[in-house]
Amino acid sequence: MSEKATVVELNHESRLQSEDHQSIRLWLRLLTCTNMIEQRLRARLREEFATTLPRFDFMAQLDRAPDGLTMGELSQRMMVSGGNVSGIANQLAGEGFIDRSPVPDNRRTLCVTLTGKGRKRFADMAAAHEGWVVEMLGDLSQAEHQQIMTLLARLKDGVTALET
Amino acid sequence: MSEKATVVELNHESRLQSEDHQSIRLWLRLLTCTNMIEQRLRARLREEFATTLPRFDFMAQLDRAPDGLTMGELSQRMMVSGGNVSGIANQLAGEGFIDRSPVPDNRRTLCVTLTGKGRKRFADMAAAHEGWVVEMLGDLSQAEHQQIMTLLARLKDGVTALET
DNA sequence: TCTTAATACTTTAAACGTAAAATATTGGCA
DNA sequence: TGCCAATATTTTACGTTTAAAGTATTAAGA
Repeated sequence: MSEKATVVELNHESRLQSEDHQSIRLWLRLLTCTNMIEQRLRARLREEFATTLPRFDFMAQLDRAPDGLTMGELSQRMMVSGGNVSGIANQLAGEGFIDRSPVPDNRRTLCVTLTGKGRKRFADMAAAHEGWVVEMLGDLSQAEHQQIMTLLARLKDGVTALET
Repeated sequence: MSEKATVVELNHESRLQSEDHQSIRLWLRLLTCTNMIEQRLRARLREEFATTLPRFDFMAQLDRAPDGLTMGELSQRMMVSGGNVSGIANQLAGEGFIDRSPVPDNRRTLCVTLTGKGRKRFADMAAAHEGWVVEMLGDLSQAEHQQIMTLLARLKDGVTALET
């Protein structure tokens, strides 16, 4: 109900209490930044390419790996469950953007690759996507870029090290 | 299909090309960090409190605002759609954690508050939650904390300024 | 007043996401 | 060889999330 005379940004950090721990503040700021960027990218992909972020991510992983990836590798790299990857793969295969071919020496695995059509489609989207991201992050200086990359790497290692 | 002799982390950054723009690298690292933390928090909330991150977030926003919030304010602060907030509110109301009361001078709006039960429940969860976050982020030094907060603030402002 | 637009919220349909069970295949080992 | 555990994937059931459409209420202008 809060009535505000001044304009303040409302987001995850709105829930902060004055006595909250510094780590909570950092976590909420991280979450806010990621959400903001994610939402803009999602909207743009929908408006301009009629697709979604997970589908774009799927194709990006494949574009990076010309020899193809297994479903399991895709699941790991996209950080989502295997079942989820199956569903997205069905869509993209239905639209003719990917191929799933059996692997001779292991009949459990499938090798997923971009089709020519998929590769072309992804190239268009990737160019636009890069522009959007640069637009959002581009006004950080070279030095700031470097600093934040380093700090996030530290953060990532700290979380990874927890081993659960 | 990539076969690796060495162990590498596989995540969003796996999709990077050597020629990719620095901003893309930063975005993917941000995404990876946030996802890692989010997944751990989600799992813990499920295991130890049988709840979800959005529900926890919903209650956190209310705990921060003793006079209550409207559905719209909750939507804004949680950075999710209005429909989503409606669904979560139905659940929490069903479990007796929140109240929704009409506002006299505007019959379109609802004022949402934590019940006593909800406030107590949230206190328990918040204490555990803070411990988890500190565990994940706590090994950053005071100085690093400060640096990354400042840099993320810059990043956030840059994105916000785009006005779309 | 009457109409129209804006606001606040809910509902709906489709995509996303997970966990767990099911299926199929492989590898190891007695 | 035969059995059993591990691996790779799909299926199933269910919950989450979004965008868009729908409902109700309020505000504002002719």
